[in-house]
Amino acid sequence: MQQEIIDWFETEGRDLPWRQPDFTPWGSLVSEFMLQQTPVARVIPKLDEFLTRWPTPAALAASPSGDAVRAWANLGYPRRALWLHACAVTIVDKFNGEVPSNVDDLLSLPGVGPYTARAIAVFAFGGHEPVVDTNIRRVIARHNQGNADQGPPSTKRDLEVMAALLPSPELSPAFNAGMMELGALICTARNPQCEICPIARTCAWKNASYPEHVGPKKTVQKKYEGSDRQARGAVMKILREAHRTVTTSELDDCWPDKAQLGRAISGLLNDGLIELVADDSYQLPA
DNA sequence: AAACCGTGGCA
DNA sequence: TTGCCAAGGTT
Repeated sequence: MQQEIIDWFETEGRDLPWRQPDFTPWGSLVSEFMLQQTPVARVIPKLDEFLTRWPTPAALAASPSGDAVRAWANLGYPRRALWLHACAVTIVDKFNGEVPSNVDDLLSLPGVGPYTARAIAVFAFGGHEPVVDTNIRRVIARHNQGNADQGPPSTKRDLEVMAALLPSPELSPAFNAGMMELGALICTARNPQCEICPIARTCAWKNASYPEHVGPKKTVQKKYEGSDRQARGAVMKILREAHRTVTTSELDDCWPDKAQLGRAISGLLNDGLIELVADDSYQLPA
């Protein structure tokens, strides 16, 4: 399986920005943050803008965190922008301005979890680690376990399974990236393209005639329309686009349910995504 | 462990 | 229209 994945990736893998030979580890870190739950197509233009403005950790660390949040625009989950800014500060203060290359140092950074730490170690530094994302978990569930879907994640078990599949160290980046790419392009959640899959011959799910999913299922996302998350999003949109302080009464217009709006504002204050500047006005963090 | 955290595209 | 999904992380 390993060599088939690697060969397929060499010929069919996309020329994504973070796969260019001159892409920096900082670029990789920024791209991985943006790619956490945001589709590739929406990340690409924002990544370019972000790296043009802040080409190094030191550059971002020298700007207010609110500028990072504003530049994040509508990518979603704006706490990622705050964490990325905090990463830049830590990298300058504790790692001499250079993105660290080993998993433990990477895991010490805010917003860097099991996936992102290993993705940086492997893709930016050529490390030999198991990278586990939703694509890889789906490929393994189908091809190796004969199941239709990956089910809920279990970090420890997932990492062990992927570690057992790794080829020799020098092939590790291509294999990890190839597995992700296969899940993104061929072994997709809906309508997988088994006819052109490089590992269809050995796929346990296909060879069992595509049985229904067995075992626990992924937990379903709560409805977004009318949710607290949407209310937070409405507040953040006002603050991002204002480029100045905004009063409580101005925020009143952005959401009909005042109790929910109150929860959104206090939650955002608690997260550090907005700041109180007077007793009734707010701004993005300085 | 399960809920929470944005936003937009697609079937 | 509604639900599912998207290179996750934190609590």
